[in-house]
Amino acid sequence: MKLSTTARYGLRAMSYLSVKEKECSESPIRINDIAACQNIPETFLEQILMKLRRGGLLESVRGALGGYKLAKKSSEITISEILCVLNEPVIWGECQTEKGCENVLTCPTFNLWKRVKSAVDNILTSTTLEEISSEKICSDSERQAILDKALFYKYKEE
Amino acid sequence: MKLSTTARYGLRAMSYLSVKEKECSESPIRINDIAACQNIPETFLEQILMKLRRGGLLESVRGALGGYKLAKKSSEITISEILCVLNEPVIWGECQTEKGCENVLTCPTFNLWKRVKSAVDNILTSTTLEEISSEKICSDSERQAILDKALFYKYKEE
DNA sequence: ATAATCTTGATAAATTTAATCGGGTATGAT
DNA sequence: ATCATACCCGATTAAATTTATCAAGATTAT
Repeated sequence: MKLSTTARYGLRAMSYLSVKEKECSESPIRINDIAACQNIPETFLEQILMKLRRGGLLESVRGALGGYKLAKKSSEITISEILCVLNEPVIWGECQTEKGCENVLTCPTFNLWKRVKSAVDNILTSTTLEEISSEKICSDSERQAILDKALFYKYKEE
Repeated sequence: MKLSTTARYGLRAMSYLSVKEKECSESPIRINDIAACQNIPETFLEQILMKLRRGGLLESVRGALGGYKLAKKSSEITISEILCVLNEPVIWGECQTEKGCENVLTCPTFNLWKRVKSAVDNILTSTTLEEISSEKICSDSERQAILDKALFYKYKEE
């Protein structure tokens, strides 16, 4: 019940593009720029951006000076769309799969998973890339605590 | 973003126990009964029931005539507890992990994942095993469609 | 031309999840 | 007592998925 690395990388790449486009330029942004700034393995990012392009969320420009740009305005791209293109649909039970489920007629979790799915989907379809990438981030104490935990954890490992 | 097989098996086993206990007996229920009725590999189910026992949700009786029973009344066991014991917490971002996240101070998805998590947790902590296992199941058209899909898919594979 | 950059498929490595196995230990029935 | 039944538990294997890399090809600005 955790988002895959692909999904997390993809979302970060998308929000990076969104921020970049807003603050400076019309010109496409190179993969290695995204990879460097977001600390994502470049060749892995390639595959992810490919998916996003095929899914119609990105456009690419080949050749020298090429790169990627959002295919639509960031206010018209929902988080749900992004996860969907990256093959990360919200699925809690077999019944929500494209393969269906043989036990569905007597399954006690059917309605429960339905409610969960709809609660999550409501949030994801109503939030746009624009909204999250323009979020004003001030490091509140909650965030700070999480950072501390990460640093402590890292320290322990060394 | 899908529930693991362990979680699904575990939930099915728990609701089976809940139903069984209500409809008939005080005596513990054998693993191979659960495994057969729920179509779960027996040795795998063993491990799952072990987790549930260690997590305080099941009690076991060893020896001949032994088996498992719920450790509490089904109305006092929440879905959230079950998933939690089975190590299936709701986690959408690195920041919700025990390891924390180094990027949290600038992460655009922080608030989004927080909202998602809380929406899901609200549902899972407020739903009990009793509620879902006493659900009156009448095969509505929605369920029927899912079953049809499953059968069709199965047919295609053969 | 040529250097920069995306495209694509194949594949390898790592991790996680699912499943199996074998030898234990406890208990009721005979 | 002894035997069959059933849980206990650690080790191991198998399968699936995720993550990452590689290499050769196509496209374009200069």
